[in-house]
Amino acid sequence: MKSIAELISEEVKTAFNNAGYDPELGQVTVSNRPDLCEFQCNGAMAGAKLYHKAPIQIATEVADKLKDNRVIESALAVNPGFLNINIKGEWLAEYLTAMAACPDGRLGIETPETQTVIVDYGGANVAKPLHVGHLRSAVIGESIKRISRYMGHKTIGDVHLGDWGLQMGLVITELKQRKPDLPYFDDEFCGEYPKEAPFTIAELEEIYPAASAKSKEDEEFKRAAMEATAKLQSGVRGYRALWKHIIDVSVADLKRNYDSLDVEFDLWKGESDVHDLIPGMVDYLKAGGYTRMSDGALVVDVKEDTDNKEMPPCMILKSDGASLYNTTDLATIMDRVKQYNPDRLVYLTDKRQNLYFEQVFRCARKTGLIDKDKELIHIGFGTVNGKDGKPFKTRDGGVMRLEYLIKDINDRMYERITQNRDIDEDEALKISRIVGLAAIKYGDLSNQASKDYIFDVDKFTSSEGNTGPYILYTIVRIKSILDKYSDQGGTIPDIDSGKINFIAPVCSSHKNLMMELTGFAETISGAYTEAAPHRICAYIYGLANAFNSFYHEVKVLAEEDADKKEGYIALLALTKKVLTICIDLLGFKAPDRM
RNA sequence: GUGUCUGUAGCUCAGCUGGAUAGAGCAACGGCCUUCUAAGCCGUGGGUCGGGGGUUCGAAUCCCUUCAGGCACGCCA
Repeated sequence: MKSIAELISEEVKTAFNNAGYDPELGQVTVSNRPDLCEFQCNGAMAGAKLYHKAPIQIATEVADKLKDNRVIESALAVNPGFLNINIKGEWLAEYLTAMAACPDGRLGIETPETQTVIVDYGGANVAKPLHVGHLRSAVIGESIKRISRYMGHKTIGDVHLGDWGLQMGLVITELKQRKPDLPYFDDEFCGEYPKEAPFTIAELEEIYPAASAKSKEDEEFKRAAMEATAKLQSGVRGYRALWKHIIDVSVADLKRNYDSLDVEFDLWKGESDVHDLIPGMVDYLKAGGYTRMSDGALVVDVKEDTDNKEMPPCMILKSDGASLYNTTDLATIMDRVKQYNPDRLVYLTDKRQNLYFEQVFRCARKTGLIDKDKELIHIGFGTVNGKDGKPFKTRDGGVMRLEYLIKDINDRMYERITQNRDIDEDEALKISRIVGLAAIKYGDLSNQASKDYIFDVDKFTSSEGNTGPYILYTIVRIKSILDKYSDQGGTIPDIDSGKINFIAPVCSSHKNLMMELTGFAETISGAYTEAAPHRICAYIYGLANAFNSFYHEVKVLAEEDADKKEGYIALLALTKKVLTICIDLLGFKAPDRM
């Protein structure tokens, strides 16, 4: 359905037309001065030059045409030429009624033509524990996936593991030094390899950093690791078997971690999955005449005439003929086009890879690996910083593991919950996990993705201000009223049935809450097109504020007028529904009590 | 060096395609619990939107320039 601003614009455009002006001047926006009016139209000022008239005169004439309007309560021309508009309460109630009656709980969201969207979470590395840096791709990616899905698009989330690079060779080489007797290293061995991995996740997590450090000091070791990587990629049987163990052990651990974040993937693909496609793709690029040799490496030029900046070519093969990150990413695009024919491909990585992705995207388009009308989006996110403004570290300066970060938040949440209150231990723990997750995700998502942000445990777990707990608290309050109403024999209207009626506002906080609710559809579709979950945070913060003001001004359950009471309950039901959908799109849920 | 992002109140951040006295929250100060969860609500103080030009009736927003900081710039991912 049309947005409320669009509907009001229609009225105002008609008025402009009736007054003899270009109707397009009648575009209305939500007022940026809520103290003066609800909606504003600045068209008179834009039209002043066109018609050689004082803007205030135009505005006055238009205002005159808006008298006795079925939508607009008042339209006031104000200097220098603003048109200040307030809308009728009855009409607002009708709008909400229509919004709630939308089929399938769409609440006014137009279902666009269904597209296929792939969200690439940007590759956690196998054999390395998740750390703070992985938080952002997981949290933002999950939200973007959910928003896309809610919009009605076929959406596929791919974890896209880093499972094929040098880190695998490093781990294998280190293992070989530690346990040389394993059959995987015996070239003569031709029996069945053991089903059990010869290491635990704890060992694996210790092995990688050790190997990584060693490779930086020990040239010999590094060479061995590169050789092991090459052997793995060329398919040496024992190495592949060992690699499989590393993947299995790691993936089990990654799943556990992602589960605790309520992040799910449809595909657990990785760089290794396209390995076999690379030779064919390289042939294709060569045959198409896209490539050239440069310092022994195979590259594709991606500079465009309109560039006024340096744009290095996209490298396809290293001078030793080996593939690299670019190669697997391009092959993955080719593979995805073939398998899913996506309309939109979203990548989440650190923003430091901006230039890299620009090269890859240009290369993919130029070489026809993907059609030019498909959307390729790179969401480069900023770093998670500590209170000192520097990248988040543990107290001793090490990399902060994601698990520990989550634990810190949950512990702090538990403290807050059990403070000044008697509460069952189990319930406190359960609530602290639910609210803690909201605190983390909201803390992240409420910032623009591309910006760095400060991870502040105290701020995030606080229920004051623009935080996850504040939003949840608001929902819990609504639930509590609805539960009581239900206990008192009231029937809570089912929004999805479409049979729900709203009443005209009785006070300003009532009207304000209604107005906030009308912004739902626009917020969600805006968040989708811009791939910007923070817009949803900003929206629900405003909505929660509006509700809490209403809550204090209007005592719902004490209302004696039955019609009013029913209208209030309907409003609460809708508010709860909107908030619940929104937090689901952000990737968390509300407890029943807190 | 080239490119790119950022610079808004003491702190953390909003500000959509330029619009009316630049908004929140935290922190500070002051109110509000015999009524639906005070994890809340209401109010006060606090800003030459990094600086300087320009375009415009109108600029935090667009253009130029300058300062400061971050990041990236072919064989890592």
